[in-house]
Amino acid sequence: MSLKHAILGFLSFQSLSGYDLKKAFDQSVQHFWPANQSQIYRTLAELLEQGWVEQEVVVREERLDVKLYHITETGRIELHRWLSTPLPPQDFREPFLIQVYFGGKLDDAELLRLLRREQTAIEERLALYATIYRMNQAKQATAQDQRAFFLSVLTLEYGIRSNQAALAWLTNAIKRVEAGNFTLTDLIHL
Amino acid sequence: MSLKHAILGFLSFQSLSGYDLKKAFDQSVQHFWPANQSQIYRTLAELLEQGWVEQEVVVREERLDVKLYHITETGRIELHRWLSTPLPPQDFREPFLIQVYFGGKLDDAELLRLLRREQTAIEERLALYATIYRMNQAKQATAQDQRAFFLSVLTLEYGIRSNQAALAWLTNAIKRVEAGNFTLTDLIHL
DNA sequence: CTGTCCATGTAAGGCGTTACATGATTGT
DNA sequence: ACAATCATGTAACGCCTTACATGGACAG
Repeated sequence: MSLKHAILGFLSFQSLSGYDLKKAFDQSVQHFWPANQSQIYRTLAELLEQGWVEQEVVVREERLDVKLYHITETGRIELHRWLSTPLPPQDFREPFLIQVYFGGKLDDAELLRLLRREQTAIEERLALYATIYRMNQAKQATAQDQRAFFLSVLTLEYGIRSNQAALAWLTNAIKRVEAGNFTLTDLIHL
Repeated sequence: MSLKHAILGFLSFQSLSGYDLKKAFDQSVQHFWPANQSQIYRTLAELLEQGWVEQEVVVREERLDVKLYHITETGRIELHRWLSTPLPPQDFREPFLIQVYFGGKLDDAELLRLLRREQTAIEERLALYATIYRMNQAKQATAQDQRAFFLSVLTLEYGIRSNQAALAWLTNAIKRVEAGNFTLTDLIHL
């Protein structure tokens, strides 16, 4: 379960509450590992049982209590073990591609609507990623660990590159559908 | 549920048994929508309940019976409706990127092993896709519906392009880690 | 005084995977 | 003889989502 290890990863930097963890996910790895609140709390309970984290109840005057989670030594060992262990091949599911695959059932207008809608969505995502990337460039100088910082931003670069590829694919597909040119291209040009 | 509609898609071409459907998935959309056997049988039962398919029990001498599934008129309408309906934004999960994100915990040798392993896996996948693409080029001339054939191959082109992007990303990442160069690049070059 | 943020959880449901179960036919 | 292919299912489990439930503090 990757969520467990992602949580361990965050806790290896600093102790956090369930609430803080949710924010940490949303602000950093959301684009490749969204996590919802209820899932985080449940997983935290499992991590406790496994002894990979410890809970500290911080009682605050005039505020609700916070449950701070600390990574344990066995937790750090487990995180390291997982990080250096090959993952089983993942499968990939993309319902949009099912729509494309059976797109022969649609007429040209419907098909182009489908493709252009996706094109717009990807363009918007790319614009967002570009903004985040620039923010990261700005704060790079202040990062304590340049190497770790670089690796975290690498995942954003992945998002940018793969969305650029998807956009190029879509733009090309739209052009071919518009032209009614259904011949396959040369592999080298893909 | 996309699996339902993928099944309807296949049945819109020809009536098939659960067993045949499993083969159809494995031979065509597996790279973006793997389906396993038990799931197909369960989903077929749901499609029956919904009246989108009909079951015909084909009794064969000296062979086990086959349950052939036919798409109904309401099934065709539903398929068309789904194909032309925008999908809610999908979330994307890639555990490998979690390993990269927290890769600062690994030393250079471990990190490079992680990245190179993924690089090899992607190269192998690309080689496989290239072979399948060439097979499709060869059979293109014999396809009855050129447009529908083109759209089905488009999903393969997507697979090729996105894996090429992932490969370029990895190759570049490996180079930067080897050089110990952790500065961020210019966005235009991504 | 209304909404947002802080903060923690439970319950039910959906979709998918793995393992189990059965049995005939065809190929090596 | 043994494995693979044909053919259909059930049971249990895992991970994730959505909705529900609660309640104080603070800002506009």
